[in-house]
Amino acid sequence: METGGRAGGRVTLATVASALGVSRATVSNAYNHPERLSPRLRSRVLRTAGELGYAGPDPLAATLSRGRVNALGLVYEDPMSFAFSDPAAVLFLQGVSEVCEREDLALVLISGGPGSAVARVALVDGVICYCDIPVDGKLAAIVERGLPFVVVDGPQVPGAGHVGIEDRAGAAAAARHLIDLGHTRLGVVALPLVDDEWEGTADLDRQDRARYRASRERLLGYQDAVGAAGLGWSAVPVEERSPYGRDAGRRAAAALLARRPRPTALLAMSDELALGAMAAAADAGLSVPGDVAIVGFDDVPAAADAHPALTTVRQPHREKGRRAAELLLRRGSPGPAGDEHRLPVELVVRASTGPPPGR
Amino acid sequence: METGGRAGGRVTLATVASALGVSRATVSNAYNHPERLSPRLRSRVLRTAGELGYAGPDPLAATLSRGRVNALGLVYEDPMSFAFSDPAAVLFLQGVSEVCEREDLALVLISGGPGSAVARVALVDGVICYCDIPVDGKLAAIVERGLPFVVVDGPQVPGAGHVGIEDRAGAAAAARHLIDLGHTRLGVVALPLVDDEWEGTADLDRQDRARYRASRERLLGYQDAVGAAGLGWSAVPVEERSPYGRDAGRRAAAALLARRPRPTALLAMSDELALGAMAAAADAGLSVPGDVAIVGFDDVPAAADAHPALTTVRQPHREKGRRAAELLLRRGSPGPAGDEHRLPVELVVRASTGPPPGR
DNA sequence: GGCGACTACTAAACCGGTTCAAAGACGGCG
DNA sequence: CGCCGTCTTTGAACCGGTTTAGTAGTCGCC
Repeated sequence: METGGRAGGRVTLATVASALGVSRATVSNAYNHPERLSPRLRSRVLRTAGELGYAGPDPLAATLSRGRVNALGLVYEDPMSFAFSDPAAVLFLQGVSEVCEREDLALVLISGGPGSAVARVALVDGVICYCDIPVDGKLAAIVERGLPFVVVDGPQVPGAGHVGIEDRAGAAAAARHLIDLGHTRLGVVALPLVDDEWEGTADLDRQDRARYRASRERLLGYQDAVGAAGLGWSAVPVEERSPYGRDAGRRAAAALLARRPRPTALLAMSDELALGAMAAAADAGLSVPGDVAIVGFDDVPAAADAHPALTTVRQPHREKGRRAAELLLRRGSPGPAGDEHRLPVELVVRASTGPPPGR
Repeated sequence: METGGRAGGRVTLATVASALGVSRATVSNAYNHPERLSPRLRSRVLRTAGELGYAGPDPLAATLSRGRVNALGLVYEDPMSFAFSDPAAVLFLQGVSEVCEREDLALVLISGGPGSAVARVALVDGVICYCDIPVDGKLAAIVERGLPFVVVDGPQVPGAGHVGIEDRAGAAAAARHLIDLGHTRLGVVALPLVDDEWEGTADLDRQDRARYRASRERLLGYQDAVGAAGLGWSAVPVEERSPYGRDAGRRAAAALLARRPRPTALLAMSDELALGAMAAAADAGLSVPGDVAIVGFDDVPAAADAHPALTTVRQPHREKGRRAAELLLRRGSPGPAGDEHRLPVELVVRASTGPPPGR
């Protein structure tokens, strides 16, 4: 299908140049450096180009010489449609896109993780990995390509920028809050610890093998608080479901709430999981926080709108997105200083937590 | 900052070739056409490449020769962060991204509309315009570039694909539903009609100038039903607020509900607007549907979760996204057949509508 | 009238690959 | 032994521009 070209081959800069009897450099200049051209010739060039149906320098070819694509990649591990249904990811995307707009950059969404076929060939100046990078084993395509990149929430990778939050401290604050309220029987609604789609109660061994950095750190945070309170960590059930959405939280919480003695408080590793847990409590005819207290992690908008409003650990999702994008843009300039950002979190106490029943 | 290159210039295919004393074609073949090479030489090439720190053919250069970028652009008119907070847009994005993943394509988000600087240079094989294209006046950069493109919900553009829904029929069904229930005093909570950020009651003249195709069609649909019922359209106030989010709905509805006599039913052009209108009703101490009936448009997930659940016009957002992407991929093959898709809508009656008070 | 400074434009190298026709090596076959 | 087909590998053109060094031509000035 004809998309602008002429029958006898495509109209290129050279076509225009020879039609006018000028050099290609001149035509190029007419578009990119008007001041290097007499106004008269420039307008002749532009007019002829118009008549020939020349749409201006091909951005791809221009990019090849200039070396800059003006696009920023965002790598996600799961299908992108998951990202769009995860409110935390959406907030993060908003932060990234704000910077892209300000800098006139396109935002290239790359799914399938840093080793995918798309990641191998995507035309970008740099990449934000909104996922874990497998530090062990085979390197990711992104790394191999030598593209500047920033890892968000994942592990620190040599040579890459990093943006994260105080996962461990935040999780500890959440657990401490429950413990301070008097809870002693806790349960954890966990994000996936390993990318094997496994479901069940994660024992200490599996907890130890946790691959996802955020999951691991939050688990450690809970553990810190439980340990500090003199409660035994091994008595705290950690329920893992896959994938990481609201339904997973519902199912994990259902399992926890079916235990006897029943936990009086649930620590959810994300708000989506927590909201699922609230649904599970309702399913079981339990009141929140009367029968069971629930605390989330993220503070997405839905947390404040929930009934009861969700106690959670607030993290600055949009800011994380902005920082990641800005960090990536600064890459290329010297000085590894400021290549790591660890953003603070804050416990937000709302209505979903209270003292345990009978206290 | 060094990102993979050597001090003495970047490592290219030519570097590897001369290091081995073979031609560049051979090195290229080692990556792209292994079968054209003796296994022995191929492994030599790959090994040397590894030693030299060559990351494989540069995708950008490869693209230039091959002519295909393997990326699909999505143009949005407002800031992308708006798109991410619009549930309908998010569903649409999910549909598009599903196809991208299946086809191993990157999804390039382009904000600022089809004439923006980013649209002018974005490296994509084709573009989906999730926004109106200004058919009059200056052509969009996308059109000028001769890229294949598909317009969604917008006007039909010669040479472009098109995906839309039965806006007019859907809107008419919504209005008819209210009229059948006995409502005679209606009000419209409108999406922006013109891109001038104007706010107020849109008179017939402004309604006539409505630039956004979906807004215009829905307005016509309402008008169809009102006219068919023998009610006067000019008596129906159309409140316009900007931008198009929940807060706009709340403010527009507040203005409508402050009128005397008060409308007994509100037609909202989107679910977000309708949800805002429900908030406005609550603000005014009115019950829904007891004092005022509300019907939306879109059927986003939040519509079913609302209290009361929202009566609305369902449209297949994800399917629209999938269709748009697939249509774009098919472009380039002959036959304009099937270049236009108009998807059906369906009135979904829930709890937010009922008979007018005192009837 | 000669010198230097500008201005306007061009030639050629370069960006980093892909591709295709053709050349060379090699083995099989009559 | 000579001819031919097959398998490897290569040279050169090509993708569509950008850029830098340099060349005419013009002007001002002493």
